[in-house]
Parts: sequence; C-alpha cells; structure tokens
Amino acid sequence: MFLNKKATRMSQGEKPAYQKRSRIAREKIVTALDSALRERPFDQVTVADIAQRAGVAVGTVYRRFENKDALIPVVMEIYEHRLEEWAAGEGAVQIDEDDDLRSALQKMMRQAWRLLTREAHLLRAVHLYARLKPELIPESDWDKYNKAAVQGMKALISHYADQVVRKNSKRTSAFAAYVLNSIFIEKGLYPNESPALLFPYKGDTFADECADMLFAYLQVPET
Amino acid sequence: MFLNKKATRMSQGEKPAYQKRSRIAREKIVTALDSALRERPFDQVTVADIAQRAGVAVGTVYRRFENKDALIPVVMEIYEHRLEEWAAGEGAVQIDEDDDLRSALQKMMRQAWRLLTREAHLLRAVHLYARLKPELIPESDWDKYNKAAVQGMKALISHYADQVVRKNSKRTSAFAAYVLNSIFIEKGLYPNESPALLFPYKGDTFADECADMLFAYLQVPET
Amino acid sequence: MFLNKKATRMSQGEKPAYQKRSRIAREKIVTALDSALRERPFDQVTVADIAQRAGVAVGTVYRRFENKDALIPVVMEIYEHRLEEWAAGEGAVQIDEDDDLRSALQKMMRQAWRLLTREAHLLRAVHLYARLKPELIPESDWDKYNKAAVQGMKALISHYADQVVRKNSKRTSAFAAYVLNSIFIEKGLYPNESPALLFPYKGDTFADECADMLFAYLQVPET
Amino acid sequence: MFLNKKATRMSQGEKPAYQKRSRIAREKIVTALDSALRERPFDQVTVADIAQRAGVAVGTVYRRFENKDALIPVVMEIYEHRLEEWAAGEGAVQIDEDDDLRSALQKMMRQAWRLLTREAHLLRAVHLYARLKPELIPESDWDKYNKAAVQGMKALISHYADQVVRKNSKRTSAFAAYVLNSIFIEKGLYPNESPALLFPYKGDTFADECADMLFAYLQVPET
DNA sequence: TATGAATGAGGTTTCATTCAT
DNA sequence: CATGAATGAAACCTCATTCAT
Repeated sequence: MFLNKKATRMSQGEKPAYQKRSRIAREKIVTALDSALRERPFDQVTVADIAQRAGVAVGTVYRRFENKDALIPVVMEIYEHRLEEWAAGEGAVQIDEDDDLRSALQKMMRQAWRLLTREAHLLRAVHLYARLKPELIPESDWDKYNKAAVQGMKALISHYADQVVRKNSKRTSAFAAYVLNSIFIEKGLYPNESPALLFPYKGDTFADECADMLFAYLQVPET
Repeated sequence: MFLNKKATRMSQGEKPAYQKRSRIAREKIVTALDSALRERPFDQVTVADIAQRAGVAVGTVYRRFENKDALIPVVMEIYEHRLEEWAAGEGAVQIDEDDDLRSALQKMMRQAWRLLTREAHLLRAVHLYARLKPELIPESDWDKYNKAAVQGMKALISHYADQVVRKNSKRTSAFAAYVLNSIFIEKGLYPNESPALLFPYKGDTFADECADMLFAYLQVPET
Repeated sequence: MFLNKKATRMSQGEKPAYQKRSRIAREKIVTALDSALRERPFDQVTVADIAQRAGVAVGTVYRRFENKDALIPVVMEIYEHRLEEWAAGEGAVQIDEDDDLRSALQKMMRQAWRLLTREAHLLRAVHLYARLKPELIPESDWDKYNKAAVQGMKALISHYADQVVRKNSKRTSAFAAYVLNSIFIEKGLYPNESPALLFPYKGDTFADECADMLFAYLQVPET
Repeated sequence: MFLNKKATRMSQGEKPAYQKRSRIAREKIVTALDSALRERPFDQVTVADIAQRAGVAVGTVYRRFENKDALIPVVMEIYEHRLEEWAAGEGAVQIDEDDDLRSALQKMMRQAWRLLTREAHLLRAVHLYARLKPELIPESDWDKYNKAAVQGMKALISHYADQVVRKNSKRTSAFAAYVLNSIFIEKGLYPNESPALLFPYKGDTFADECADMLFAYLQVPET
C-alpha cells in the first residue's frame, strides 16, 4: 500500500485503479449505486445489492473501495458531474439585456429547481448520510461546492449592483446562497414531509416565490 | 373491564399503560431515549442501549412499545412537550407597543432559534427517520405542527397588516412559515454540514438575518 | 407443600385448589385452553393468550399450574371428560339382537369416528406434545386409556366369540385396538396430510372400510 | 453469467449452490441436521446448534437456506435418499416362487419396519412439523410419496390377483397403503406413547401381525 | 389471593467484511 | 485480479416465569 498516484479522481477511502479493467469496474459500480439510490436510501442498499446490479462480485467492490462508507463521496462526485454537465448545457441561464434582477432570479431558480428535482435521489443520499457520519465527506468537498454557490450569487449581485440595496455584499450573498440551498433541499428532496407541506405549491410557482423573496431581501437595506 | 381512559398520550405502536408502574417505566424509557439521542442518531441506538440507560429490561421496552420504530413518535412527543413548556415560559415573545414588524420578527426568530438549538437532537431524529420511514409519523402530527406554524405567521401578519404589502395572505404566510422552518432546520440540526457552511454566522446574527429577509419579503408586492 | 388431599382431580404439576374462587378460575382456564387449541397447536398458544381468554391474570394461571407444561395433562383430562359424556350418551352403541359382528363393528366405528372428529383439537394437542415431552403424561394415564380400549375390544370379541376365528384373544384384541387408534388418529387429527391423503374417502365410508378390515382380521386364523 | 444447471436437488426456500465449496457446506449442514434430529425434535434444535455441529458459521446456514423452516424439506429429502438406497439394497424384497400372498406381505412388512425404525428420527421431524406448518412441504412431495406407496400395494395385489378377493382394487390398495402407513408411523415414530402401548409386541412380531391383518383384509369380500 | 408489569435468556436473522479458489 | 462463499458480531424480538402491588 505504498502507491499513491491517482489514476482517476479519487475520494476518501477509495483505492487507486491503474488498469483499464479496474476503471471499467469502478464505472459499473458507480452506475449501480446511482440506480440503487433511486429506489431506497443508502443505508438500506446492501453491498451485495450494488455488486449484483453492477454485475461484479462483492469482493470487487471491496477491491475498489475500502468499505461501504467510501461510496458516499462517490455519490457526491456523481452529483457534481451531473451539475457540471447541466451548467454547460441547459443549465446555462441566458440572461437577456432587458432582464431585470427579479426576472434573472426567476430564471435561475426555475432552472436550478429542475436539476434538483431530477437528481434528488443523489443529493438525498449525501444529505442524509453526511448527517449520520459527517467525517465521510471531507470538508473541502463541501467547501468547493459552497464557494461555487456563493460565487454565483456574488456574480449576480454585482451584475445588478444598481438594484441591490444591501451593503454587506459578502454577508448578503452568503445568506442568499444558504437560504436558497435550504429551501430547495427541503422541498426538493423530501416533497412529502413536514416542512414542505407548509407550502403546498409546486414547480415553477414554488421557484418563483423563492425568487420573489430573494429579490425582496436584496432590495431592503440593513437596519 | 371498563378501562378506557388513557393514562398517557399514546402514539402509533405504543401500548396502553394503566398502572403507575407502567407509567414510571415509560417515563424512564422516554428519558433514556432523549439522553441516547444526544449522543448518536436513532438507528445507531440499540434497544438494549435504551433499556440499560433506563435501568429496565429489554422486554420492558417491548411491553410498552410494539417495536423499535414505535419510539420515533415518542421523540416527536418529547419535542412537542418541550415546545409547549417553552411557549408558556421563556418562549412567550413580549411584543411591546413600540415594536415594529421588523423588531417583532427579530424577537420571534431569536427565541425560536434558541429552542431549536437546545432541542436539536430530538428534531434531528424525527427529521431523519421520518424520511426513511414516513409512515411512522402520522400525517396528522405533521399537520398539527404545520398548521400551528402557519397560524402563527398569519397572526403576525394581520397584527401588522398596515406594514405588510403582499396581498395573497394565505400564500404569503404559508411560504414564510415554510422558509422559516427550512432554514432553521438546516442550520439548527446540522450546523456542520454543506448548506449551513454557506452562511458562517451563528446565533443571533443568523436569527436576525432571517428576520430581515422575511421582513423584506412581506414588504415587497407581488409582481 | 406438605398438603396432599386433592380438591379436584389433579394432574402432574397442578396445584391444589381448595376455595371456590380457585375452582372457578381453574374452570375458566381449562375452557380457555380448550378454545385456544381449536385455533392453533399448543406450543403456539401463549400463557398470556390463555389468561386473556379466561379473563384472569397470567399470575393466576401460574397459581394453579406449576408451568405451561402442566396444562397438557389437563387437555387429556378434558378429553376424558368428553369421552365419558359421550360414552354415556350418544356414544352408547346400541347393538341389536340381529346385528352380526360386521355390522356391530360398523356401528362402533361410525360412532367413534364422529367423536374423534369433533374433539380432534384436544387429542391433537396431547398427541403432538406428548411426543415432544413424553414425561408430561404419566404412563398411568395412557394405561388407563389403553386398558379401556383393549377391554372394549375384548368384550366385543367375546360377545361374538362364535364369529371370531383368531385364537390368541389377548394379542388379537390388543392389535385390533392399536390399529383402530392409529388409523383413526392419523386421519382424524390430520386429515389433510401425508398418510391420510392415501385414502381419499371420508366420513362413514372411511369408518366402514375400517370396520371391514377389522372384521376380516378377526375372521382369518393365525398361521 | 450462464449459470443455470442446478448443482443439487433443491427444495422450498433453499438457495442454489453452484460451487464445490457450497455443496460441501450444504452437505455438512445436512449431516449436522440429521445428527441433531437424533437427539431432539426440530423445534428444539437451534440454528446455532446445527452450525456448530456442521463446523460452519451461522451465516453459512442462512446463505444456503432462506430460514430455519427451509430445512424441513431437507429432512424429507434425506429420508427419500435413505429410502432409495434401501430400496436398491437390503430393501429389495426377494419374493420366491413358492411365496404365497401372506408370506410375501410378511417379508415386505419386516423389511419396511426395519427401515422405518432406523430412520425414525427423520420421519418424526417431517411428521410433526408438517402438521404445524403444512405449507413447508409442497403437496407434490407427499403426492409422490403417496403414489409410490399405493402403486406398490397395487403391484402386489395384481401379482397375487388370484388370492385377492376384494373387487374394487383402487379403493382396496389405497386403504391398505393408508393403514400400513398409519400403523407403522404410530409405532415406529413414537414407540413409547399412547396408541403404541396398546400393542406391546415389537419388531418382527409386530410386522407379522400387520401382514396378517392386511392379508385378511384382502381375503374378505366387500359386503 | 389476584393482578399484570417486569424480567432476561435465548432464538432468529442480517450484512459488512474477509479470504480461499 | 476477480469471484462469491464463509464468517460472526450484533441487532431485533418473544414469551415463560417471577414478583411487587
């Protein structure tokens, strides 16, 4: 175990894969995991189940991953991958000349909402499991993700600087990003439960209301 | 055989306790559960563990509760109990004559935030588990909880009717309640994870920012 | 525990009952047991179940019976009781002047078959359980039962002495009694299983065939 | 993934065993079960007990069998195996030219009686358990067994057609097979209990008396 | 004496992980 | 390297029996 060079992007607890066969196996496992998570939460997915779906042996899973927990970062990775694809494609928000802050926020929210809904099962796994064993997802992973979110918000704010009243732009963008995430996650991942039931509107209506609120928030000055 | 009066409030899967001894045992179990949940999430708490903390036998737990899952509603119940106590005591927000909407919201948020932080371990259990097995918490329970939240918001809005601009008060209060819950839950229950990290401010600072946002939301008219 | 006088007929492991209340409780328990056995085999009947049906507490059962096993002899007792009632009433075979051995046997078989069918659940319990723990039923109990059966057969044989060819009457009556019991038990207690399926005829048809066989057996001399 | 051929005969609830190792483990478990049943009835044998005797882990038993109940069909299978061996070897009844029906029956009974006595513990398990949970042994299994018994009897009857008086050969062979089974099972499986005590003769004496009775039965015409 | 709550040994089953083939 | 059988700790749950009220 004195080898360190990574052949693919590697997460916590993952083992290096030099050979082509290895990489293929890894891919199969990742796909299987994705598919299993669409059916039930991570802790109800057994390693045997994943192996079977992947068409590999249990032992093969353990050759690639130190243990079951080491699969969690992979989920995060899948999600990031999807996010990138999305950002480059349909997710690329087209903001026209004549869009004002409110409509820009609306467009953004609607797009984001669609992605989230589609990949809910992945985020759900990370979301739930990260809470049971926070150490599984290195802080740096969240960091990267967070920074991107805050950055995006900052960009928007500076683009519409004239329509934004709040002064403390660092704090404002951080809070906006946080709120956005929280409310999306609650309703996106668990649409049928508790807090989500409070607001019985769905789809674009929901996204629009969020846009409205953020818009308002940016419009009102600190005390 | 005219036993009809319930000795304690009973939840899903719980068995009736008529005798004093039963109620004592139940109390011990509930306390043990509360304490265990401060240390680890529900699914990592074993029945044997609870029994030991409670100083009773495993069988005693099963005499009071049909199975382990039947303990989840109890967690909810403990939380409600704390909520009531809180609402009657320190939670009773004192809104002065000269408080405006913004400061009323602020007071309310700070109080709520304190309760949530203190009882996070309970809500965390319900929150997580309700998602793995939604059937465990009867929809009516959530309903009650939700309605209370929405009602509270409605009351506040009508009290400060002159400062609220939004027209659709039903939708407005529902959304406000939803947002409030979501963002509080995210940061309150899982302060060290993903979305919460986006907004690195804590305590009253966080509560105040929430109040600010809701205040703004109520101040800005629909399109 | 130096008291020995029995207040009621007592079996192995049963405790004496002097007072009226006790005897009433005992009666209730016995009835409850009878009813429970109509639904499932003895080892699937719990003591709590019996107590509930009897309308007494679990502890009361244990006050009357040393342990669960001590109930088995009671089942035997119930059966004997029924047998006596039956023998005195409908079971009293009326053998007319002009009945020959064959028709006498037939009448007897049909009657016996009816009783057995009706009380199958009791005999089933004794039959199954006596096999798991033979020590529960004192040999003397079986003995009494056996002797009666063999006696009955002997009586019949001597009554129709002229039509019986077999010499060794002791052995003959013993065997006839044994055969009778075996084949009745198999088909009577477990009509839907293995050996019983071999002979797909029911009710009187079955009883008659048995009579025929025994008749033949009595008619054919030893080698 | 073209694994289709079953490596061993499989029963209800049993899992496929493709590898050599699996089959070895299965064999060990089966042997352990056989040995355990010689000591106590099935429901008093624990899975841990079986595993220990077999020298395998508890999990190994569960890898081969869905649950404890799934072992019952195996007992039946062991018995069938022994039956086959026996039928091919010592069980092959030699009927000489000069054997008449009576002596043929005698030979047959004595042989069968010996097998039954030797494998009583197996049949006892099936016999008892099949009654507590009939669904465990597929009806087809009994059917096969039954048909063979009835066939055997039919063959004998037709071979000695001239000495058999009964007309309805279908009914006759069915009844004879049934009687044979019942009386053998009672005395063979539970020699120390109730019905068996009625006939205090053992071994060949018992077998001979059975032969005699069947012989008589075949000799006497229907009414 | 009756009650039924409490006990806890003992059984079944699951599944992450190891390791012989 | 891949395979999948074997492992066994650990969890859940039952129920005969005891014993405080």
